[in-house]
Amino acid sequence: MRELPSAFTPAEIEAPLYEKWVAAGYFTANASSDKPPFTIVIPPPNVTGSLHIGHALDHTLQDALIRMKRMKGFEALWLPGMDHAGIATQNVVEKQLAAQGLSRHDLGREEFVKKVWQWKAESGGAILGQMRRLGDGVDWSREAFTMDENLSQAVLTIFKKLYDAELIYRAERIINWCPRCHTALSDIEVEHRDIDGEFVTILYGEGDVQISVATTRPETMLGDGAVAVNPNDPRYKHMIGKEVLLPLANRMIPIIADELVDPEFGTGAVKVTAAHDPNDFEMARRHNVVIVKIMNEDAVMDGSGTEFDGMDRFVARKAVVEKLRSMSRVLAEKRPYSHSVGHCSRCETIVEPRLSLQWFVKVESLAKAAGDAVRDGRVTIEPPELAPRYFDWVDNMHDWCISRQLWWGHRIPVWYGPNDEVIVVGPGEVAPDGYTQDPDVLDTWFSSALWPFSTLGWPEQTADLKKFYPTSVLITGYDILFFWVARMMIFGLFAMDGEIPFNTIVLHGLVRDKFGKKMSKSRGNTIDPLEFMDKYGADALRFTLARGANPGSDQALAEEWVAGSRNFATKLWNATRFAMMNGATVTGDLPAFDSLNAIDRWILSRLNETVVEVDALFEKYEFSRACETIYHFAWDDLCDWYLELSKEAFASGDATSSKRVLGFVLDQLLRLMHPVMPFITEELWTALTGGESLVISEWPKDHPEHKDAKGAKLVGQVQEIITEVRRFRSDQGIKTSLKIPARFIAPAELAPYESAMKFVLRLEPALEDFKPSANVEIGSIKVELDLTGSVDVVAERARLSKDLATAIKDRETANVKLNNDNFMAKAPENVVVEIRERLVKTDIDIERIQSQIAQLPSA
RNA sequence: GGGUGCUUAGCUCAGUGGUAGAGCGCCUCGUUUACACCGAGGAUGUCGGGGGUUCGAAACCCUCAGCGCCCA
Repeated sequence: MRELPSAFTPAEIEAPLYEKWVAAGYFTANASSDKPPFTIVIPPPNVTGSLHIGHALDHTLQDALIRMKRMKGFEALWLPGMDHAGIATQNVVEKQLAAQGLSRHDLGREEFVKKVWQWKAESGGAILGQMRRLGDGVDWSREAFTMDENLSQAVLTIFKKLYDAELIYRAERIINWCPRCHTALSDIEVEHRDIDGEFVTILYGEGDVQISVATTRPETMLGDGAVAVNPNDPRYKHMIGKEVLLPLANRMIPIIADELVDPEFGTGAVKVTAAHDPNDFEMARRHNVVIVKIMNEDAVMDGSGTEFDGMDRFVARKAVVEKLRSMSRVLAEKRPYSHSVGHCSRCETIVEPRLSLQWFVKVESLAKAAGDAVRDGRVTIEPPELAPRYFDWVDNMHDWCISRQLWWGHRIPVWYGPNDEVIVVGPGEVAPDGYTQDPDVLDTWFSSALWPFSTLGWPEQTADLKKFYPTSVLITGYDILFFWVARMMIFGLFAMDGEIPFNTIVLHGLVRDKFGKKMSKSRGNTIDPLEFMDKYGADALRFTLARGANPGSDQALAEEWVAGSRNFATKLWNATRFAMMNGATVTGDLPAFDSLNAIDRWILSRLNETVVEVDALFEKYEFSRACETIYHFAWDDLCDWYLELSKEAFASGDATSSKRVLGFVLDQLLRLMHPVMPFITEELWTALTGGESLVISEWPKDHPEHKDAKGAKLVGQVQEIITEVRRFRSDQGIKTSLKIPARFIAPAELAPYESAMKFVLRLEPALEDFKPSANVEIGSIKVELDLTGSVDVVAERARLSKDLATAIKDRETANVKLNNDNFMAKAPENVVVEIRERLVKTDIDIERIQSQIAQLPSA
């Protein structure tokens, strides 16, 4: 046993403990062990990212689970790594180049990619170091990166497999184009936000054929190929099939009829700009409408053949409206007009829908399989309330645009021949001479979607893959259910011939500020997990986050909460110190349960209840309730009651059994807490037990033989007596330090605990001259007190009156029920019995308190 | 517009049919040999409004109101 310093300083113990764990290889999983596997792959953080509070939550939960499973005897693998974050990473490096007045084109593709790798080596992956701070028990020997050689092989393999299955195709479609990043984006990389725009009604046509359309994007009128109306709209029925003059462009365009047009919206007639709007594109395809591109890839007007060519789209918007206004063709203008507009999730630029030739994954059959895996129960979503959101997504998924016009990423393995041949080059294959490779790279999620098996060596049939796949749980925020989880399901089921990538998807919420508001840089309410770890320790942050983690729901976080968790850690530290100073022992068997005193039996039975409950809660991913249960046991039961009640015995000397019990309880409690608070528990446990490490210790077991209702009842009475006497002392304003002679009139079974109660209550034995001047009654138990001076009768009367009022109210509610024939006839027997008992108890209490009041001297 | 969730103590949240709970905050007292990052005691709720089901509703149903999220 090692002596503990009087103060707990997380900063000093955390880093060395982590290094000890890694050096000892505790986190390194063994693919050839006989233990059952338990696998978690980390949701790969972005190589450009650093640890934010959401990671801290996500990692805390994963670490808690993996540590518990390891202690339970599983071959636990938590596999770490990062994704290459195509756009984000390329942006970072391009920004560096821009500072030197260079663009990536100045370097050329090869040099640029080399530069990115160099950046990755020097500054990428800051988060990995920060994960160590948090205590993440990941297997560093298996660290993966989506651009690694073997993970890239996986990408080639799946691409070819999908292509051969005709699930990948190339087509000209409307895609989300970021004019700043110069690349296509998938639907989920676009964030829709309401902005204050404008809604302009423009008059088209002249003479007999005139029609007005309303739009939020007037500049796109230059690319209109038609005007569409609803076929059943009486206002426009007669115009269908006619041609109308498109102002400014001075072209004649047809008026077409399409069910898609909502007659209620705007003027009931809409412009059809096929090359710049997905709905318009669909309509144009149905009606063979001419498709006119009017912008280049910078979203600058180009090819309209008008004076507006060369203007930025937003400059052109103003100019077009102004010009139309001067022609008296603007019939109405509404400003501001709030409507939803897509923004690039990486750079916030307003996305431009753009017709372009891209590669797509045909998702229908794949998404259906992903939905079915959850529908038929092979994969479970926790909490189940979130499953509808998953279905909503996979059942309505659009084809996935996977080309990105970037240089950083997996280059699309498609080569084009001199006569328009198209071939896909699989792993180990080489394209024929004279062929050129597609210049684009794949969406980062294309490789992340392979993560659960590419990290285990797929497509090779490695020992890791055999041992650890499918993975056990995936823990992530519900906000990326669509981004990542659905895609892993899709690719996992396809690549692994229908085998699921994980058994359970555990979804947690977002961390918000103390008022429940979303954190954002603009609000200035972001929380830096590193700052909190510096101030309060990693354990305190982890405990706070785990304690707040109710399944699937967001949590508020404030510095005070973290400070509270630090206080809890300190409490535990001091309790362990106290136990060690008082000779708590951890070796040898526990004394026979029946030989123990009621207090020892009680704490053991409370411990066991806690163990069973916490274990079940962790297994249900109820992290918050598990933490609450631990907290309550450690602070209230152990520290406030057990330690206090045992002090007298420890002080008086003969407490061998209790010392062993205390040692056992702490030993088990520290194990139970270790998954959530790994550092402090390790420090305390090794000091207490001299053991090697909690990381590899055994998880507490159920001890059904430690059940003890009788002891619990007795201790309940002891607690009640102590609380009532304390209340009396407080009401009477008696100093805590003042010792009062007292006499207990209580059943014999309480006699053994009288000295402990007196010690806690600062009561002295009643001597010869004992003259009780007050008494505190708890049911049939009476504690007589000799206050020598006079009793504060007013305070005492107030105290008793309050008790009386409570008892009378309780009696009334019980009486109402028992006098209700319906209740008596229909309520279950056990409830009736309970109410009857309550009535008896209140009757006795009322009589007792009334007589006490009557005995008070009149003031 | 379509989904979906929430509304419980000052704040943040638990609580899925049987006398309303936690943490923080608040008030009073207290350096009693683990701990002031502490201890003891205390106050605080027509469980969003209305209606219904039930012997009994914070919980189940309907409805209204407010707030949020996802997707269009």
